[in-house]
Amino acid sequence: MRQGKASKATIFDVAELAGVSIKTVSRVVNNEPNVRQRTRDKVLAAVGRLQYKPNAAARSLSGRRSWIIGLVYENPHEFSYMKDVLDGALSACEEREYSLLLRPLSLPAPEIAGRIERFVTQARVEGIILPAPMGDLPELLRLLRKLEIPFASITPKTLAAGQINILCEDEQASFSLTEFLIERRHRAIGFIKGSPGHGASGKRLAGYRRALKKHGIGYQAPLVRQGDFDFDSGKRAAGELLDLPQAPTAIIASNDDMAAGALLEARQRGLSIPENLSVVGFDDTPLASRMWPPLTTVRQPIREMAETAAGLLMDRLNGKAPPLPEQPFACEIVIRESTT
Amino acid sequence: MRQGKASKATIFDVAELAGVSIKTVSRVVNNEPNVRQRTRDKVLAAVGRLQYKPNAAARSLSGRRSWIIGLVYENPHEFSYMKDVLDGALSACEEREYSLLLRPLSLPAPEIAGRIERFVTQARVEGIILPAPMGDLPELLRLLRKLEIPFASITPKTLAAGQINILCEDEQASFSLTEFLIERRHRAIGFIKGSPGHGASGKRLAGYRRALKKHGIGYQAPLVRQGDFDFDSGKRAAGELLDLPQAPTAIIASNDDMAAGALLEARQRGLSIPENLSVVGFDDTPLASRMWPPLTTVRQPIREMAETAAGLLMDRLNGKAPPLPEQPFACEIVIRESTT
DNA sequence: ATTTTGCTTGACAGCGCTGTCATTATGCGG
DNA sequence: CCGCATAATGACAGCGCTGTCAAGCAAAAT
Repeated sequence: MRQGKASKATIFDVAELAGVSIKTVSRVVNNEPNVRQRTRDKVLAAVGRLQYKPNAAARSLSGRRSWIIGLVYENPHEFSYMKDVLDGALSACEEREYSLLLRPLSLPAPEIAGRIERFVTQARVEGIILPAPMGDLPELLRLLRKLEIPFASITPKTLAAGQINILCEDEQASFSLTEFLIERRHRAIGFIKGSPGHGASGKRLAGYRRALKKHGIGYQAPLVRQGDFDFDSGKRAAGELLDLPQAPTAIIASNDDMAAGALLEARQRGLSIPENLSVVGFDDTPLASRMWPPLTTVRQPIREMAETAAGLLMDRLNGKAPPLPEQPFACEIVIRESTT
Repeated sequence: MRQGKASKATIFDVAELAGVSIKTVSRVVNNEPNVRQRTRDKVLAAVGRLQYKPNAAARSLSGRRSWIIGLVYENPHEFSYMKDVLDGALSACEEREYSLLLRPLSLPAPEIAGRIERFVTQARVEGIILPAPMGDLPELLRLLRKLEIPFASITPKTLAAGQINILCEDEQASFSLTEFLIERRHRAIGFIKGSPGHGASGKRLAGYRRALKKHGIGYQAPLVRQGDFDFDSGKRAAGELLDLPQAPTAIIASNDDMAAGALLEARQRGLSIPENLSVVGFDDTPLASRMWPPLTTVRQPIREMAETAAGLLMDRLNGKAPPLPEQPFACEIVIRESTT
């Protein structure tokens, strides 16, 4: 079955109508320099009249460019982080007339190299966006370098020079959040870590430790538990924390989903929030504002970060050598009712 | 900047190595008939040795096929429904080696026709998936028919014959859910409707009414309130319901997000759930299992539905005249703790 | 007036693949 | 063993665009 009847006009039709060569039409359509304004206008008029749309396949084939970038992500249960990434990337692509192809993965992905190689070569993807935690998979990075596919990482743990890395003030935000709790007279503050492979995990823990230190509160290992960014892991970790002889009066979960788990666990033990226990999260997902009590959390400008990452990547693909960032993106503490 | 060095082999290289013509290679790669097994093996061996991957652009240009389908969706705040749609569509595409292009929209979208036309013609999209409520925008459907772009709708309100429509037992599920509440001795049951434009809204209301009728409970208009599938609208509607002289003892919200809103409103009035008020939702989003109390809700196999929709669409594009569905997909009531 | 320079424009050859059609094997019945 | 139907293969012309390079042309320089 053929494509619809949309847009049958080719570059030849436009050239003929405008009375120029196809190459000139090509120049105008691609905004190349060295075309006289009058000529440009004529061509544009013809383009408009014929509703001409360049054929993407022909353009790719001839120009050896696909105008496609890929988004490789871990497919999470709670998708709100990825929704923001998606929105940002899509918006950057739209602006630059690129297409975005998605490639979800479930970690650990055994055949990751093969799958991504197939993805990249099949579609002739020009560059790739790597939201956390994809930017920290050595195997993946090695492959992309081998294939000479440029990529942009969002909040990776390890930064290699010359690469596009988009960061945010994770450590600082965690520091402030912890300090916020300390100011509310909490002294025993539990902390639920995120997945080890994830860039944010380490930074959030570091901010917590720095705040404790600044306020002369000793770091106690038992108050720090491992989670994996998942609801269930948050619930379990909170259980461990609340089982402690001297249980914490506040819990910092490294994301909202785990905070929700912690909340549930606390509630099942008859604790009321925030009277008996304060709980905070990270990310300000829709969940945070919809649960009870609404969650104090940290909002990151994920959408903007993704948009920037995608934009820089495409600029680089177009030889624009964009000024590499600069300042990390700022986060914002959102105070709600899960904290005293 | 050029693409990476991935896959430089062309069909000519394969043909030469295998000692056949490029056309034969093409036949093998595309699984066409009339190739002797021995020849096929030779070619396949060459393909493997050279790591040959057909160039998608060349294939599209020559074959006048793009192997791309589009997913046009309303970009919601709460993305879990769309995540399932996305997962399903992506999986169907992967299986058939199609690419999926996304086109989020914010309704009401004034220039919808123009935007979609650009989307379709630019990328030469062959077909489109229309998750609710996109399948009920007359302007959109008209455009797609004009452009002769086949499409598949997921739970549209209006079904035109010969089209691909994927449905689920919405009405029946709502009926059962209502009946479930009635069996628990609820008699005054509030209902929060979804957006009028959305196919599920009407069906869910209809199931509610049918259950009331079956059990001899009179329908009371004031117990039915308008919402728009959003948290805030659910909260507001619940407020109206609870203000009623004879307030309901149970509330059915047409989705989980509104149910969460209703829960919050009830809680702010000092009601405890489920003792004073039972609340149920639809969709079984992650939110439902993460809030407190966990929400009784209805699970739809959205992922499977989307996968089926995409699969049927691609089959049709390939002239396979798929057997049009048949049975609507079954839903399942998930009983949790928000109901007595 | 002539040359130089740089801006405009066009001719043309592919990009890598599939569709069409011609040509060459192969198998089968008589 | 021949003739014919049918299967298997190949030659070749595009698909619609961009890259390259040469040609045309106007303004600036001599």
